[in-house]
Amino acid sequence: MSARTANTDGAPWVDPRAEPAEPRTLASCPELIGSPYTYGQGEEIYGEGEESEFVYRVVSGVVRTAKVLGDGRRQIHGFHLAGDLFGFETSNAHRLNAEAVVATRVLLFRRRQIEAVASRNVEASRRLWDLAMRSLEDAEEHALLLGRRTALERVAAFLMTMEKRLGGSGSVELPMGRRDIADYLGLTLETVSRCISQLHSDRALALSGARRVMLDLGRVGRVVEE
Amino acid sequence: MSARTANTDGAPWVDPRAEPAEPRTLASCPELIGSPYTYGQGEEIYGEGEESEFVYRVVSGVVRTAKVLGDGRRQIHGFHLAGDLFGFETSNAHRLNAEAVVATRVLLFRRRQIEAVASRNVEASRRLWDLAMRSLEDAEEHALLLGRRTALERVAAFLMTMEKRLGGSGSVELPMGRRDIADYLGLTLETVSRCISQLHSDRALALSGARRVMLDLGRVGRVVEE
DNA sequence: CGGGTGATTGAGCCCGCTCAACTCTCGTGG
DNA sequence: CCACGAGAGTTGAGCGGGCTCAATCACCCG
Repeated sequence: MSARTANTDGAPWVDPRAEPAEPRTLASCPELIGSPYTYGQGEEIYGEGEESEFVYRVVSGVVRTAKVLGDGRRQIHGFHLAGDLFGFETSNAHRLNAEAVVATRVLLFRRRQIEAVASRNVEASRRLWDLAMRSLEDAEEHALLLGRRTALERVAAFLMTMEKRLGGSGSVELPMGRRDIADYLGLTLETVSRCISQLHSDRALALSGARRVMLDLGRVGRVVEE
Repeated sequence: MSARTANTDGAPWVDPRAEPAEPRTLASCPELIGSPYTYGQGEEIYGEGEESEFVYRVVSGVVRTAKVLGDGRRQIHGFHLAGDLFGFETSNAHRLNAEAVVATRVLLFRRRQIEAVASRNVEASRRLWDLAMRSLEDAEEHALLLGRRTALERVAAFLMTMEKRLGGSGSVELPMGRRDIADYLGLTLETVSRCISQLHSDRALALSGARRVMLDLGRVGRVVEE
């Protein structure tokens, strides 16, 4: 997962703890103006292998980035929320695909423009490095989860993370379905559902509908432990 | 895993396809001179949580970077071979530990020096970004493997990668033991052993000793497929 | 109300884990 | 030169966590 910067407006799935950023510019780089664009729920933003022309910032909504194998197995690498940037590449092609989890507004920045700025401006260049390193940290944490955690731990860790990014005081409205959660956690959707049910019957969380989750942070946290 | 640059000398585990780099300097940055240091087999280079003072380049040998959970479960994130850089952090503390898999010679570069160069030199800064992005790509590939691949596919993919990085014409001498392979692949060492045995009886590879592996690249590749 | 999608729950199976025995290699010393 | 032991690797038997397949349930929108 990757989330750190944030931008706010009235739309759903906006991080409530976000500080308002100046609209349409990238980070604090006034010479970079993004073009607004909107994707519908489930719509593809770019596909694996496609030419990488833009970098995106989420204004509102949620985007998932993923890889899929020939036989359909899918691994979601991250969910990008309001304020998050995604779509960076070193090569000319996207190595992941990106799709809108819900209706999502983004800003598009031309990749070449960003590169031009970075090749003149050390400050901007430094910020790009920081961004890549954060994503790397997230990816390593994700690998630990996928390689060495049980199903229950994965689900608990996921809920804790989403609560931190989207929720407040233990309550979250999950923007994505069980299938997406499963593909992020390296599980099946049935297993995700069972784990949530188990946390429920252990009184570690309460549900209203399938999406709205109220966590007992202490108990759920104790499942993850370390 | 992360490997891209390389340096050569007579020691074991040196990538045979490496082009010679000027000794003691980082990448092509003549103002950065590294201090040579040697670690014995199994020796810790730095621990998780320790202050991050240096960045390292492997001259010869192999280093593993890993995270371990409270109960001892360990996830290895990468093996660093001759020429590879490791030890970069954004914060002041290491988020992983690093240990020498075999006796390993490294060059140490002061982190603050690198940061100083990067804050003056856009070129160097750009190279740091590239490096981080490569690591990110590796980490994402790793996550796909951990989340969505079977044991046999993981082992096959691992052997293919190691052959590419260390071997030639299908033959590799694995520098790490089964336990390290298992902790990299999110498996147990018994499962790794069984998968290698299976590939052996499927005539996809030949062994001489446990470490020297001769791959039938076509057959092993067919196991990974995509 | 009925249809459709997404979530939950159940039953049974299988892949990979656990525990344990055995083998192989290699270094060391009698 | 062989005996021995230690560490690493292999193999076997049995278990169990998570998967598969399938039925049921909940919740929207008509």
